[in-house]
Amino acid sequence: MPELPEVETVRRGLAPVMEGQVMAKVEVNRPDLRWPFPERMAERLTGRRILQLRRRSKYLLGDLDSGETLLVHLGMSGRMTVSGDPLGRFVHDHPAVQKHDHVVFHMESGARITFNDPRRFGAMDLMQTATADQHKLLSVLGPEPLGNEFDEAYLIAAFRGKNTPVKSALLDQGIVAGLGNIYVCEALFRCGISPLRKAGQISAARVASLVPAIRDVLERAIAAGGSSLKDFRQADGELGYFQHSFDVYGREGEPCHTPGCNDTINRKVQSGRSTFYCPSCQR
DNA sequence: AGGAGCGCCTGCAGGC
DNA sequence: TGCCTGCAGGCGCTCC
Repeated sequence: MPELPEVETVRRGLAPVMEGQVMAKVEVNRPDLRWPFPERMAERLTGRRILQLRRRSKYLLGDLDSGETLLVHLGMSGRMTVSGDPLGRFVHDHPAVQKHDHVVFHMESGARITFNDPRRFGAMDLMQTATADQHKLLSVLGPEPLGNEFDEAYLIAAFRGKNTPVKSALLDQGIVAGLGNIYVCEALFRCGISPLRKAGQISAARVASLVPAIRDVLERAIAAGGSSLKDFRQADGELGYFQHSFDVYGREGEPCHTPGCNDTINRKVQSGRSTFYCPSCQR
């Protein structure tokens, strides 16, 4: 699924056709995704103007002129793609409804945004904008990795005494919000830190090195339009291309990219998820 | 208290 | 061709 860079890529693609625009009609084609949709979702969205499209962690948040905020999560396989001309000049290029097109937003401009999610691990909800931070999915989140609150001192303190592997600690959305399996693996490789090492046992200097490494890998991934494995598409349907820049993710058995290293990338399962790393470079 | 494991779903690739 | 198994970018819940 989309991790932070993929969600940010989608947000940037949707913003030009959604921000400031009115939803003329919203089709809701099933009662639920991971959870039931909020009560009367289509009615509460219809006719509303989207004032702003924000991102918090892996959640998209659309603030409406009704004082409510629409929360969208893409789960593992969710996509939001735009069809139709944003200026409403050509509205005949909308594809037919496809399997797993669960929600379709018809904008007044003629643009159409389709939410498609085969695995249905995604979610949507509506909440009061004023208290959005207190939503149960958002209130548990740690700082944004690209924000000022996330710095060396913060991460050192967060890891202190932690008996869990650093891989799990970085996947913990309460420590830092928005990282997933791919970018955790990549950030640990860049810092030469073994994913198996206990978070609390890593020197402060090495923990500190994770902060710029995480920022750098996320920023580069956003600049590349995210990573496309099987499912991910940008809002315009294009593939992201950061997957070509992976050092470790999905590279089991392939040579390590570190100059002079003759080892190959290993895969290990940690709490049920694949971890990719170089046993020589990551200690 | 905090961490590991399971389940939610569908689709795809690979082995036979 | 088809069946079976394993695997997938997330995350909340239960159990220990």
